[in-house]
Amino acid sequence: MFKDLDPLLHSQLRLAIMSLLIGVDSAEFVFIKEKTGATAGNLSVQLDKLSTAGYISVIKSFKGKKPVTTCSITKIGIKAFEDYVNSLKGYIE
Amino acid sequence: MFKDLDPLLHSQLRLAIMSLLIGVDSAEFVFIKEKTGATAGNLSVQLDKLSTAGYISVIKSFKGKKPVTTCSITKIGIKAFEDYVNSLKGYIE
DNA sequence: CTTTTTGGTTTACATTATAAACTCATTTAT
DNA sequence: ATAAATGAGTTTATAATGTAAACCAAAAAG
Repeated sequence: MFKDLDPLLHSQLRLAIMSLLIGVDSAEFVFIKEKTGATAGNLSVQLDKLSTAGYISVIKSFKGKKPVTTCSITKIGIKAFEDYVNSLKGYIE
Repeated sequence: MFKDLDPLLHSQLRLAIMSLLIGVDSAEFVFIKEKTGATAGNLSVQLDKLSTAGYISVIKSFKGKKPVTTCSITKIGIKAFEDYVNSLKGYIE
């Protein structure tokens, strides 16, 4: 009846991040920050957790002379997100 | 885009409790405990939070000589649950 | 009796989330 | 040239949460 909800995804900010990333090829730190309304610190921490779990990949590079952090969802991340959504449906339907 | 998720409902156990209660007239502590698989202590705490928020009403009585805690969702609780589900859809669709 | 079970509550600890403070490099202003 | 401000993050300290272990009272069982 009530399947466990992946605690990594059951967090407002991390869920928003994943939700954003699942719809695009990749997204930059600043873009995610704006869309989610998160503070940079919080975003940094949460991206790190998703990255450590292998749900997203994070690539640091430079755009001209400015550092850019680019994130994209991984296959594992897509699977986890889908599983989470399916589990969630058991609670809200 | 990403509406805030009521933190009171964005918790696996409390969400399960509300999900259960929204489908029935009322439910007893022991029943909720079994359906959710929660420990008694955790359940007690979470019921208290939902009750304090006015999302559920909790009535303590006796069945013969045994204490019974009966819970039911309130109008406020139904509204909160519906709002939560609608907000959530912004994340998972 | 005294031991166990039932139906919980309290409390203490572990985890999590979040914001504030900090880096470090690059512009912009003086 | 030097100082102040900005951009892009990271680290760290604290507040908030979640959860389980310990506890309590009454009733049932041995």
